[in-house]
Amino acid sequence: MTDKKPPVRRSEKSRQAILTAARELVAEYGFAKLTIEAIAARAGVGKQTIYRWWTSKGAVVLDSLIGDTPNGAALPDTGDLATDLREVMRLTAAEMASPEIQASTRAMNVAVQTDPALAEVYRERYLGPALASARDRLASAREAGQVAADADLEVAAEVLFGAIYYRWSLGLGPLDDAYADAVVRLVASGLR
Amino acid sequence: MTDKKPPVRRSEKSRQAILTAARELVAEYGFAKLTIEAIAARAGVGKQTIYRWWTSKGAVVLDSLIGDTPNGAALPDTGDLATDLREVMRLTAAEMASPEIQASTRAMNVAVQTDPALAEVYRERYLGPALASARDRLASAREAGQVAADADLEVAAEVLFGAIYYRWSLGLGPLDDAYADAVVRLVASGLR
DNA sequence: CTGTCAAGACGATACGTCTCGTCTTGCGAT
DNA sequence: ATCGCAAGACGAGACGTATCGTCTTGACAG
Repeated sequence: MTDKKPPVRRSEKSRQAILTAARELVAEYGFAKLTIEAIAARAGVGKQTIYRWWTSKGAVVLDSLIGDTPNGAALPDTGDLATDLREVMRLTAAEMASPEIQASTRAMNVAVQTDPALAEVYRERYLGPALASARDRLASAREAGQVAADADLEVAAEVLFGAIYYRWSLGLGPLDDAYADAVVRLVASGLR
Repeated sequence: MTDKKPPVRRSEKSRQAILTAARELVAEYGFAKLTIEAIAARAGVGKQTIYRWWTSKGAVVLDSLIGDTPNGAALPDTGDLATDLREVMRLTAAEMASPEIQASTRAMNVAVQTDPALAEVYRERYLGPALASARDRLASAREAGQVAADADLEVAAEVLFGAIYYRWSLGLGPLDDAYADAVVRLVASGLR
């Protein structure tokens, strides 16, 4: 979302102030009530400075929240697939359930739902790495013989996170360890 | 969303006109660009008549789209679980992928993401029945011995639809038969 | 001297409330 | 049974507010 073009004379201070203001305001008021004018005011920045470098409220918000999140990390590899998956799934579930980051995550989600271009960025910089590292762990498990040779690891990774996302997004039930474990049990067993 | 209280004197004609206009406008312009004023204008109705009976744009849209959809239907029961699941999942995937109803479904989804009260309605009138009928089919499969006795059917149903929802919502890949089949393969195998 | 900056004026929408005068409807009196 | 009337729902749209995205200004930095 930041311009790819040479932002030669761009003020880094303003950029940071804008992203920080956006992050704070989203946490305080949520995405719907957030306005560009409020971001500009809190950042001590002219509106034009925002419009010059971003295309929309969603772009600013996504930019401000992405990179925030420790997501590219590889999954642990203790040798037992189910254990490692349980670990990540429990963590992910807890993170999504956490009230502190609920507002931010919801904001990012709405932004992504509304603008395909943002969805693209979100997928590449956020979701992609997470899915890839899960896929890698599954591949290593397959080499260890814990997963059937013909299993579709891509789909398996999606199914795992999809389950959490589904429940979280639509408020279908609690995102606790029990749920994470149940999903892992089902998928891990399906992969054998 | 419609008042539970005695809508004794409520004009059914206006109600229908509003819901129809909302449905059309969502399909034409999408949720974001939809305005209450446009709905009122197309429906030939005063704005107040909308505000009298609905609380928000989202409420009108959800009301206009819910009930539209043939969702409570029980799953087929041919005796083979995987076959039946494949059937529903393929159908669901195709439906979500269909351009004609994309706009509507996206609109409903955004509305639900934005307002917890709408999410409640959506879950009860739309999602609940779908999940329930999947769960029922799984229960019948369990009785037939095709599913492990200790399997969590609730979670399994969520995982199935969650996978489609995840891919659809975030645009992770094509929603084709191959994907539906892969998910079913994984879950059905996990349930044994 | 060219481009970014903060500040904010500007026209364009859309919001949600309100007021107006008209219609519709339920119900009690006839 | 029919009628008359009050309550209130209706279509229309004016109103003030909020936010949008653009545009203008003058300062100043490279």
